[in-house]
Amino acid sequence: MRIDNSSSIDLPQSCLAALAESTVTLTFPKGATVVREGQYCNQLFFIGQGGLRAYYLKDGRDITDWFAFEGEFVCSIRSYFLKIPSEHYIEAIESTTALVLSKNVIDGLSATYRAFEQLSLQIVTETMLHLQQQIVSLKFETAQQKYQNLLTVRPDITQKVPLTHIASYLGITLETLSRIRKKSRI
Amino acid sequence: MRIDNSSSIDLPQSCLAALAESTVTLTFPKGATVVREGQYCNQLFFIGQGGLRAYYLKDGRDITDWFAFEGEFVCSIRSYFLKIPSEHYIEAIESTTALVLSKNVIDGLSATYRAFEQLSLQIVTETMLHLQQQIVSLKFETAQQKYQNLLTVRPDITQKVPLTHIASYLGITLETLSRIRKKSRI
DNA sequence: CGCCGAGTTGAACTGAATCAAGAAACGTGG
DNA sequence: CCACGTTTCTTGATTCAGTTCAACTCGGCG
Repeated sequence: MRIDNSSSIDLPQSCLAALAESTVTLTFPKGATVVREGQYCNQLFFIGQGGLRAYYLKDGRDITDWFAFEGEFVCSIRSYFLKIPSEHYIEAIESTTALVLSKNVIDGLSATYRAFEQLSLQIVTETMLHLQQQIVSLKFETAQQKYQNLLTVRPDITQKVPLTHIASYLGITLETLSRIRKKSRI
Repeated sequence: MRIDNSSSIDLPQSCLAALAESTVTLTFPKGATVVREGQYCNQLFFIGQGGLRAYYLKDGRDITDWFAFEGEFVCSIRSYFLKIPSEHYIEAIESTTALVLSKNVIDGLSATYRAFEQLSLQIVTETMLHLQQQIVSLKFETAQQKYQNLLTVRPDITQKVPLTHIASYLGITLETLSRIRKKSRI
């Protein structure tokens, strides 16, 4: 889940105040586990500084589902919305400070403030569109194209995250990614 | 885009009335093109009877992106939300009657009726979760598993739609799908 | 220095794509 | 109701992108 700076909805002062009041800022050291599999993830993390990674274990392998950096949200998406135990882990890629917004608070603010609910809708809509694009990519692009797309969207990703995670995010193996990078280096 | 019968939000009478008033029901014969590439798709189609298929042309090949049947929505998702020309065609799989809801009307009702906006949010959220599952499927499942998943979700799909469209929806070739079906027939 | 995690490289293997041809089903008009 | 063309589906042979498994390199760090 992700929020673009295109978000054009202004929240009223009182809403911002209420938000600030019911919000906690937490700092996680690099490598910390923020959410564990099996937990109910009933909060959103809005990242102020650093980065978080959502992943899950598939047959013992670590599969990255989502990266989030400054100004973006993460949560365990199905756990949050369906109120089921999380299949995901979320960990800090680097030392990270994040605003923690619990679902209760969000639902409360949505009920009180029209604008807040509209903002929610916008964020969910953007996420939906993002996922839709990812599907097109997965369906038709070669490993090479997938990697290059990622680079255009997040040029700095290779500095921040080890290749294994990038590979699993793209749905390819580490070895394939390594070969791709070799080719484009020439 | 899809609406589950789990949708638990009640719309007030007045909202339903307003909705009914600004809504048109159209009937499309089998094979009719409902939306054409390049058009602005600024409406939602809610299917009463029959089925619609969203597809696009990728290097001249017909690629199915979405099926929708009774009680479900379709639109050209990026065109609708981003107000850009549609990359998709939408066609009637069978003779189909559908409610046509224009974006204007929807936005108007959302502004007036809280419940309507909540319903929108719910639908978008469900669609987002659905897409997320599709991504997991595309990333890790074999052609065989993808097909079997589809069958559990839409057991009747093979009666309604030719295999080519099912194949492109799953991101596999017609030939592969045929072979899969042969194996499971034994 | 030597270990360890991260990345690279190579070789063999495999699931699915592609290309090509034929069989079934289906509809339409005579 | 049958003949014919079209569309849909099946089958086979070949090729290819990407996986798997295994060994090797490199850079840090106790």
